[in-house]
Amino acid sequence: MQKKYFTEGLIQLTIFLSLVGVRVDIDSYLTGYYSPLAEINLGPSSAYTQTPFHVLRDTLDGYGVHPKCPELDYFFASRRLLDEVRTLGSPRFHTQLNAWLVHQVSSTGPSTSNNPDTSAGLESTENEAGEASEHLPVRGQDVHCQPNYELAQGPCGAGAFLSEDEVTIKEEEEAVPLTQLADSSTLEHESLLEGITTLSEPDHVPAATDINWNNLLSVADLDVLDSLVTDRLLELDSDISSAISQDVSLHDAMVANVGAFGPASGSVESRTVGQQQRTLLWLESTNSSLSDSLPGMAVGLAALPFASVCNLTGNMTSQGALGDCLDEAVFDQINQLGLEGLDTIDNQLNYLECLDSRAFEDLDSDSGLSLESSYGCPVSPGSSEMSSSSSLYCEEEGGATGYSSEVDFKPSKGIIDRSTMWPPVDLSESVWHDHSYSSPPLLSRPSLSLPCKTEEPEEDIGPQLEERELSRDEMRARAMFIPFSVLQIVNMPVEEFMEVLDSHSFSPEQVTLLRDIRRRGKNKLAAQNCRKRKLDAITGLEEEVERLQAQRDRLLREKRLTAKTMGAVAHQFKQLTRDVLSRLRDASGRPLNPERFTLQCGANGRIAVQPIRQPAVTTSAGKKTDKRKKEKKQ
DNA sequence: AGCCCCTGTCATACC
DNA sequence: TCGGTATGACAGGGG
Repeated sequence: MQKKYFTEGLIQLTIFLSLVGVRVDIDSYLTGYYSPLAEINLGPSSAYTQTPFHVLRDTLDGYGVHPKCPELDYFFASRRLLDEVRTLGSPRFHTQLNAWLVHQVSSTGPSTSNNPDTSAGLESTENEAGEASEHLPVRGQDVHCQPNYELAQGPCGAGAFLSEDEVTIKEEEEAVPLTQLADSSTLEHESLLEGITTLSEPDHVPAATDINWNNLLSVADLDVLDSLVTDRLLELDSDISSAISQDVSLHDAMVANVGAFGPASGSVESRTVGQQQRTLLWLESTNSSLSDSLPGMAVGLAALPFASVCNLTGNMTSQGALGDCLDEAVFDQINQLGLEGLDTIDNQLNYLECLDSRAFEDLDSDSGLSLESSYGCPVSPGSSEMSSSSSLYCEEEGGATGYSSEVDFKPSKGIIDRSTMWPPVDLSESVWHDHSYSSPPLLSRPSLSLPCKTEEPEEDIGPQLEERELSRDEMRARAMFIPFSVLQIVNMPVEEFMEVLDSHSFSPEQVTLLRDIRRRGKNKLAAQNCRKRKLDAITGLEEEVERLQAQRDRLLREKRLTAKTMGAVAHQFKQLTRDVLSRLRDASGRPLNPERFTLQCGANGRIAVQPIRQPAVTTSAGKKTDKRKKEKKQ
């Protein structure tokens, strides 16, 4: 009930904001509530690592992923099922508020109806923006009307940035045809402009003014906003109903309605979630650039675009393809603007650090070698030594412990200060060697960690990390003062491994241990892959057995049916033959005996009557005649 | 306690 | 020859 009232309030607020020129979209509050990020789960096993899933950062939907990756299949299957479930007509209350900012460019001058054919929507937009600008304290400047992050967190913020970029686009539209818009398609912009301008009226076209949305944002507290709304309502009091009736494009104009606007718009949760999702959006559209500037983050958040995509696809049912395309363009433009600046990057980095650690905890790997990168992450002290091919070489050996001829080291909790002995992993230098049947640990992390970020306090991370038991090889390596983690040792290329052996002047025991660790790690992965292949083979064989059994049953049924049909046909033929023969007469005028004659259909289509050959010709009389012939010869 | 499953490890063959 | 992979076998842990 509260949500219903809240939703209605949001709708009203949306209308008000739209009337003052603020593009507002409320959607998928519930969608955000049931965040797909929480529903995108991991695959059944995350054990098989070393896959370069960081390349996924450039593939929004994960296309091009290693075809053997079962986890991704599970991921996409889950996402597809999720979308299908959402399309079943469950009640959706679009309660998330995404603020769209309408911008007026002063340089273009008042956009009158001189050019109605090309810029009708633009005209309306400018009109509306001009109306909004009447209430702004500063004229002739760009006003960044970003109605604070309580209203526009994450994607909402993205929506605000979009409007900034839309300004640029509109400026371009003044000079160039619509078909020459920069990055986004013309359709997207036109649709966007149409959506923006549905509430505008040509009668209220003021002189064009630049609206500094940033300034507006700076003053975008509720008081100012309320004043704007009030003034605007006074102006358009009589037109509210019509405006509401025209406000059909709010929904379409939504950028990325990730659940950022919770019931407590100013609460920490909503802010956090919004920040996360803003990060998601940012990452989604700047995969390439981000990977250049922040490669580690790009690697660590290779799955974030999936989360965003999932959320977007979840909204596709209500928004259509336009919203998706719009999102694509919007994110690119947002990222090009770089409005967030270093603060955004810092926030994202901080978020990613927490995100990675949390995700790694959640993804408690069974196989150890693959997914343990967060537990202290012992790594080479010199990242340069590990170079670009080094991976997340942290290991957990949570499973069984086989015997070993070497000295076993019992895990000693908290004895070794990992922070000093094992520098943190540089994710930017991570390379996952692709062995078949690999899973994306990095890919999966955000999906799990995102919903957990606000659920558990961060102070729990430290003790968990410290209490984490080390694998035996890890303990051996540390006991031998080997400055590399097991995962590093295992995953580094052989050339690099040789260089490490040569350049560190290890003792023979250390070299032996290093080789053993590498061999065991490789073999561990191989065993995992082998077992998975075996299971897959068993599964495939079982499926084939079922298929063959079904085929056999079908063929047996067909055989029985065919035999039955053949019997019926033979009976009909026999009846027909009797009927025909009974109508025929021999040379003496007697009817033919159906038992002694039959009908033969020739190749030329002619039907002939042939006597039935008696097989038992060799009677006693015949034998007698043969004997007589022999006697005559003698 | 026994069973079953999972996992790590070793040995071995193969590439 | 060496490194890596594949796989059967064994052992241990855990449900």
